[in-house]
Amino acid sequence: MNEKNINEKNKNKIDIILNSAEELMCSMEEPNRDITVDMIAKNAGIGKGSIYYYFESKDEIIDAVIERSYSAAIQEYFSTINNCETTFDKIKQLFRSILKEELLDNSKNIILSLHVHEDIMLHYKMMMTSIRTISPILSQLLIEGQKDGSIHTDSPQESAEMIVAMLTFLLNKNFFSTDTESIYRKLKLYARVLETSLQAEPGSFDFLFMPIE
Amino acid sequence: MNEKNINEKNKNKIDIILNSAEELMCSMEEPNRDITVDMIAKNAGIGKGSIYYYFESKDEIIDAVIERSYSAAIQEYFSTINNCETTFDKIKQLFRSILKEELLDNSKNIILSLHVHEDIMLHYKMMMTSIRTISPILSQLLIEGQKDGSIHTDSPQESAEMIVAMLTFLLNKNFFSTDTESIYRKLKLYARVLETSLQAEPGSFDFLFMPIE
DNA sequence: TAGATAATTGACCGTCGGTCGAATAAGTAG
DNA sequence: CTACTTATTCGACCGACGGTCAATTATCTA
Repeated sequence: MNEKNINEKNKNKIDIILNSAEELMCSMEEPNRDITVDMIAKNAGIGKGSIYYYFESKDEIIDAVIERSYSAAIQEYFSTINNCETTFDKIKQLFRSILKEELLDNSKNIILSLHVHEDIMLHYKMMMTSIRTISPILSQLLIEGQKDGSIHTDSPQESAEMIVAMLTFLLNKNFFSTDTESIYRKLKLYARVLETSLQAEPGSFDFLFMPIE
Repeated sequence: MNEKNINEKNKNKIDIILNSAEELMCSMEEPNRDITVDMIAKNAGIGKGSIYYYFESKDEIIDAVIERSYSAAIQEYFSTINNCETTFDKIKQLFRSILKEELLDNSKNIILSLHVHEDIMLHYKMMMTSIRTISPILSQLLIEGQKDGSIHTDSPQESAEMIVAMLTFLLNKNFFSTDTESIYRKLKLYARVLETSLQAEPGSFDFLFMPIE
């Protein structure tokens, strides 16, 4: 077996394991909150020992699932911004992508699922990952937007981190009540904060609390 | 033994257990990140079974430690605002109290400790608690400040929640780098966001990134 | 003092993450 | 094809941890 085959086969097995874990993470049956390694193995139809042939620890599996999910979401975002003309449209699109994932009741999606999930560990890691993966993208967009004058900020990186962190927090079921009215008010507030802190046109972030077409 | 004595004695034992747990939570020796019930019992000089005579679960102990610590911090805050003349001074004092706890290297303090601690569970609970306990106070202050015209906001409760959440996030070692320069920039940004979103006097939140006297 | 109640304890249990050596599959050289 | 090496699979087993419980001791009451 040559190297390419080995890698492909491993990749395949790794995906099987990740799929199994993701499936369990997405299923939100109340009683079975905690996912065990045995469950992942059983659900994948393989022995527990095999899991540890491909992964160092349970933590590594969870991290990999989150990582994979986010990188997929980000790739999807990048494929949508081709038809964006202005930088601000790209920013808009970024927020739309995030919000769509977050708000729509599409429990096929791990990112949404994690937000709703009871498991604190998952939630925390998800927050960290979203900040780590999304804020650099936004940061870049802020720098870009600064050039064409649609926004203004002294420290784009820090701004981006704070903006993503706020949003992650905002939509967080464990921290805040998520009734429609409360989310609406917070998104409105959030839009105002973005607008003023980025010195953007008044109302330019209002799309955040408008219905998604 | 009358009821009062029973309660006092129980209170005493509960405090012994909480003290033991807090002591362990504060000690940040890298290798022993995870605190076990046995450790708490041993450190308190009592049997493990006794722990479960007073508490339902390990989680309940941790929650109680955090709760106790925050309620102490809040009481301390309330005792300091007697000499505050304006509402804005009270707000200032509230932020000062929080920042002092967060930033000073006083590892005797559980709240600081938790921020620095590796343990995700502790950290998460700490964040939730700080939002739950501090934001109502701030919310009240915002309403008060609205009356005397020092600030303006449509939804004080949501504003308060977001402001506290942001700060908790901001100073969070697990999410962001905490080098002095980065914290400084973020606090500066934070001050600007507060200022604009609360429509307060320009520069009125600059005390946030000024050295604490 | 005797009996009832409160409090204490550590051996024990079930579960879970992780290990390990044995067994099997796949690949390779001759 | 055979013999040997290497990659992969597996589940019984281990240690640690949260939590239980029956037995024991301290404390209170009549």
